[in-house]
Amino acid sequence: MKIGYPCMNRRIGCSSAKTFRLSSYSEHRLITTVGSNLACLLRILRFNVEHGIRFFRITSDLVPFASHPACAFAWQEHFGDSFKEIGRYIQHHGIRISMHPDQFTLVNALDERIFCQSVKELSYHAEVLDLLCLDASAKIQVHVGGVYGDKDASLMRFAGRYAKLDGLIRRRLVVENDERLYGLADCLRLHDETGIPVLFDVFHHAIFNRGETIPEAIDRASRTWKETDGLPLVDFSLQKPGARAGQHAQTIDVKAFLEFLEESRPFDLDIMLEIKDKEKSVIKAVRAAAKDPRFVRSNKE
DNA sequence: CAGTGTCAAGGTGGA
DNA sequence: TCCACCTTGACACTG
Repeated sequence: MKIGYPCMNRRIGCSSAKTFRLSSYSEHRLITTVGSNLACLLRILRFNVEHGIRFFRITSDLVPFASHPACAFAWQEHFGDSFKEIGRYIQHHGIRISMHPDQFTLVNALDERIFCQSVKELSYHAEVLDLLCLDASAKIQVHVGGVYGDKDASLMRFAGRYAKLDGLIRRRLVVENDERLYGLADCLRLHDETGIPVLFDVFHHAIFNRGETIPEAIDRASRTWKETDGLPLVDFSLQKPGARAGQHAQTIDVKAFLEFLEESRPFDLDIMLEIKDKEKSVIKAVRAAAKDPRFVRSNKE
């Protein structure tokens, strides 16, 4: 089991998600920004290793406008050595990596142009992971997408499109249950149609479900992952107390997290904590799991 | 220089 | 048909 956090570290004072306005795009600006983002990414990974954290989601903003027509620069070659160096560090320390394109990436879009743009965005994500020389366990997670007035047809459109995606994308793509439109049952159906692994989001499931218990849900989602996909990935977060349903908590409730670990046994998972204070909560969670006698064994790795 | 409106991109759902 | 919301940091303009 590895416990990780997404994209940003609050402690070390740099960001690997620096960007700029499209209106101020220039090759020089791109080179400066990407160089600084990559340097920061390596710093974050080093921080993580020093704190026993071996799971991290790389931000989609690593290369701003990578899939936009404005970006004609061959950043892949220009920064090839930096990517290799970071990739070696990741492999040497056994770090699990994931990425999560944002809401504009819609495999099941009705509009063919939006689908094409989404493929470009997915290619960019796959390229980053390929340049890092990571195996197929480095995943790209997306939601099923829109309903477009016909949920069934839209789910099947995802299935049809998925089958035709470039293998470099398909080997990394996993689908995550959302909190409103496509729940765990829908994702499992998509898996039956396509073989795509299902990333289980515990928090979304708490908001939107068909009554499946956590152990049932973990069991079903885990079975959709093959050996080459690595350990099943899970997103974990908690409701911010007193806030509107769906808001992520500021910091982790360690007791609730340990309860989840207990419920998820005997499955071994890599768990992404989507909690606002990021690495701080992960450090707490890692520590708590390490000293809880119930999890000492599974946490040894 | 601090405060704040806005940013490449889409979809949903309420008014 | 229009607009707030999703979720979020950070850019870049305003006073």
